[in-house]
Amino acid sequence: MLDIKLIRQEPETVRTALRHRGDDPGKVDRLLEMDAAFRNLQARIDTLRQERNTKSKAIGAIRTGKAAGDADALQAEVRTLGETLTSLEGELAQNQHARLDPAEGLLYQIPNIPDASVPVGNSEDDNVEVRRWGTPPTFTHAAEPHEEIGERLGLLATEEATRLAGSRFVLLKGQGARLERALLNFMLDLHLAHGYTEILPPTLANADTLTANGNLPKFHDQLFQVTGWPLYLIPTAEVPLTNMARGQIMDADQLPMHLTAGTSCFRSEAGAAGRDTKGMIRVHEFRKVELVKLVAPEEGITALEGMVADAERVLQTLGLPYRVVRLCTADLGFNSAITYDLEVWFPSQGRYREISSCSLCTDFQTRRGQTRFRDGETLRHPYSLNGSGVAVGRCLAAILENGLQGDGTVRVPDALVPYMGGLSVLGQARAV
RNA sequence: GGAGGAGUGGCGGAGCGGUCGAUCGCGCCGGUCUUGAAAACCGGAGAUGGGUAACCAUCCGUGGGUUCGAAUCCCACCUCCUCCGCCA
Repeated sequence: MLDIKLIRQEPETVRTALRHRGDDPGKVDRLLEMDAAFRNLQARIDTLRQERNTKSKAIGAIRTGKAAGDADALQAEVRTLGETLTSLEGELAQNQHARLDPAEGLLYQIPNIPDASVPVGNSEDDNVEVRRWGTPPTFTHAAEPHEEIGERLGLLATEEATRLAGSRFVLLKGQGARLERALLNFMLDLHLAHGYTEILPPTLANADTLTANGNLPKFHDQLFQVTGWPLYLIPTAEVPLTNMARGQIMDADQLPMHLTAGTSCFRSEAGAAGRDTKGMIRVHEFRKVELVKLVAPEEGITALEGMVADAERVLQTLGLPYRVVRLCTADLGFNSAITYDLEVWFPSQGRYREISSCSLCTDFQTRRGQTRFRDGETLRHPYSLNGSGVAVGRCLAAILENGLQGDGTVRVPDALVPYMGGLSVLGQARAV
């Protein structure tokens, strides 16, 4: 959430931000109107409460013989006061709900302000490519979709996955299962070397945690909920990682905090019917190595560049061609002020597909989660960042497609060979 | 699942209807002393909201209730701990 004080002081800044996102700038004015009403109401209530406190204390003094006066008369006055207060407090509660309820409050419906450096745009078509790394492979043979390679080499068993759980699930077996595990370990080890602390969090989270992260209530239909329990399967490890410091006041020397976790991620993919129905691109359960940072605000931009570089290092070390894209204002996530996407090359599709998204969320999430740190005499909200480093399933798919060789086998990237027990080729060569 | 116990400021721990935002100890910050540090002594310091400010209001796990007045009484819920049972 944004700082209400910022909205009061610079409403035009916020209106502009909403316009650039294709959102309704009128939200600002509706919120300010409610805010003015709130402050008026709060002042009246405070005055009445002060009167009640004073008189109640006077009654106490009289009853204990420390002062003289008519306690009964005062008591009657305070009782009337109390009735007025109850009614005003009801009004205040309504106002608070309208502004600050996590589900419906207007303040929670205003997204983060895009950084000045973010390109203004109307759709994802206005995203800006920043750089490319590597060259898409030129095959003398035909490119093949990863799910076909996987099935053919016995790495992937879609039919079994469907029997067990349904569509949009993946079952890896043999070398395929080992490759997934190798990738997960490889990525985590790399990020440990980058200075991150490894976390293995619960993959279920409660409603408070998901609300603090903005997944609830808005994106309720994107989540899997556990029947009979107030718990949800996490859609990303960002959820537990960013919530670890929720409600805490940290010492300045606890920053920067760099965390990484490799977990399963669960997504209902509601509304994605018909898109990426085959293979491992869009599934209900997948593994992802997540990167999260909490840093002093001054370090925000540097921390983001560093995080993008850490994610890029994964793809570079695996030799996968990719490009870095800067999201425009229209494509930016609700929490984010700046986002870089990493997109890896898929030969069978002849295009780059998202494999990582790294965002600087400024103090937008930490304010909502009341995460703070001591900076000398004052308390401040650190900046939070999150990024994938990277999505494991999509990475495995990219390795299959980019590493496909003329004989039908797949070359294992050198960096993974030690993790594969020395195996450097997946599958048996086709008879020629 | 059964039976008990407990939730108070960064931590420990008092208070159990009337200036209690809360005694005290540790830790923290400033000062005195010291070449410097430690010790000792003196002083300071919670969070949120409103207000230019003085100041005011709210917060003692959460939510209700009783009362002129609640950290203190009542109800519900949540969390943690101990013992028993079960268990990867």
